[in-house]
Amino acid sequence: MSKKILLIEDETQMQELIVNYLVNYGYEVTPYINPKDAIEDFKKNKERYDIVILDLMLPEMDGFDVCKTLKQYGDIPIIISSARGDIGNKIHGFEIGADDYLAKPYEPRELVLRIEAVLKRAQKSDRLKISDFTVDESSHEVLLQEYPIELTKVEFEIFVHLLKNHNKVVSREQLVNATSLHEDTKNRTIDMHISNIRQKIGDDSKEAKYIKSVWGIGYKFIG
Amino acid sequence: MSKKILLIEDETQMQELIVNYLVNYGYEVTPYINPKDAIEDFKKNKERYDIVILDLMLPEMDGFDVCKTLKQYGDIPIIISSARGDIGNKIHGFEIGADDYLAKPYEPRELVLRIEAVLKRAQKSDRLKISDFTVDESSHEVLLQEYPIELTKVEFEIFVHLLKNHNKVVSREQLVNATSLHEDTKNRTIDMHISNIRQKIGDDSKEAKYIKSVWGIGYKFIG
DNA sequence: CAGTTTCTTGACACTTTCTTGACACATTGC
DNA sequence: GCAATGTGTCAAGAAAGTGTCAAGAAACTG
Repeated sequence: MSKKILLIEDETQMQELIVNYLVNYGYEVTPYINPKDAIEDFKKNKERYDIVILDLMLPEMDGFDVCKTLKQYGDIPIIISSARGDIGNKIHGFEIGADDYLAKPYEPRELVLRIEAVLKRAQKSDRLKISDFTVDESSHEVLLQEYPIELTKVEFEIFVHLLKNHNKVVSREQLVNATSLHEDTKNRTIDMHISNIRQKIGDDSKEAKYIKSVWGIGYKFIG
Repeated sequence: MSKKILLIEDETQMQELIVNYLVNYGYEVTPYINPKDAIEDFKKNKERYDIVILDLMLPEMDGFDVCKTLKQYGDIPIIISSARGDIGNKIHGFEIGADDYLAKPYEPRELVLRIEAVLKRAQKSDRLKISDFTVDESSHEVLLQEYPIELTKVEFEIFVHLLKNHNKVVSREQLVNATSLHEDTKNRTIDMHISNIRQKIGDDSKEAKYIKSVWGIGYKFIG
């Protein structure tokens, strides 16, 4: 899914250049010359945009005010660009909530770089979404649809490993290695954990929706 | 009060240049050639430093690992510098928690700029508000709603670390590293501190509102 | 240096989780 | 169908993790 960029830049030539370059990189760009129009659009379509690129030298409105206003209407990452060497601006830019600052003239490539970096930073946490499940390893949470599932440590580890290898068969031995289980854990132990996980996620060993037993080999998460 | 910089740079010539320049700007700079020494120093003197400037091309240790390690031991801003045009590195740098990235060769003035910007950004979050709590690190105060909570030094450090990582599970080991606790502190000690913190903030281990125990892993601030 | 506060740990009770044997049942190959 | 082998799950005990008391060590204060 391509990222959507709101570009506010008044020099038409520059604008065209940037749009072309970014589109080339697979971004969707909506350019504005007039900041007021841009803000209007953003107010209506907050959800649509992933990031704003804002030139400071604008007609009608001070670039800093634009930045503040945007931040006020929605929690969106903003990259500010302006004439080189403008130290005060740069610092002020960060102060008012910009996420990065780019001095003109810059390499278009540099811009792409910054965009990616900022988006990375803005990204909440790395969540793994597979089938009906959402797993957040850092918070150690599992959601089935919207409902939280309480898994123990080992159950969690097993489940995540299956999820990460969905549609592949995982042997019991692999599971032992991939988790904090003792090296010489018996197979029955794994089976038991699987059984417990199945119960917690409402799966049925006979007709598995999620964790399928593969006879003589191991288990497979299907989804 | 001048800001203290931990500089990790292996080219002695470059190092000298940077040190001179920064000292000229009123910074206090402690330079290291070897990252391991730098990390050792940082572990001991977390409080002393305001920012780290880290060159990626280092002997003995991968620059990224250095960055990660430092971030683990303390919440310090890091500016990474490395050879120009290394796009992958740049992105990766941000991913692992660097606060800014500077491509060599750069103008020393540019470095000063970045340092100031990063410090500004870092400073902003001096008063942190999460859930029902307001924490001011500089004055060492914690408020629950409006009511002040008296925490000891270690309690405060643990609590802040949990808060900064709210909704993430933090291991006891991580807590030991992130605080001024001795490296070989026993787990029971952490548990005891948690127990005391819970009592002070009126939390219940059985049904935690704030600090939840995650069995076999650690603690998690929920909010 | 005495008094106070804070930190650290062992100890014990208690809880939760993990592990395994046992047995029923399923699947495979002959 | 029958033996051999694999899987599901119960139930009980083993193992590991956690909460907190209490006492002593260590650090701070005046």
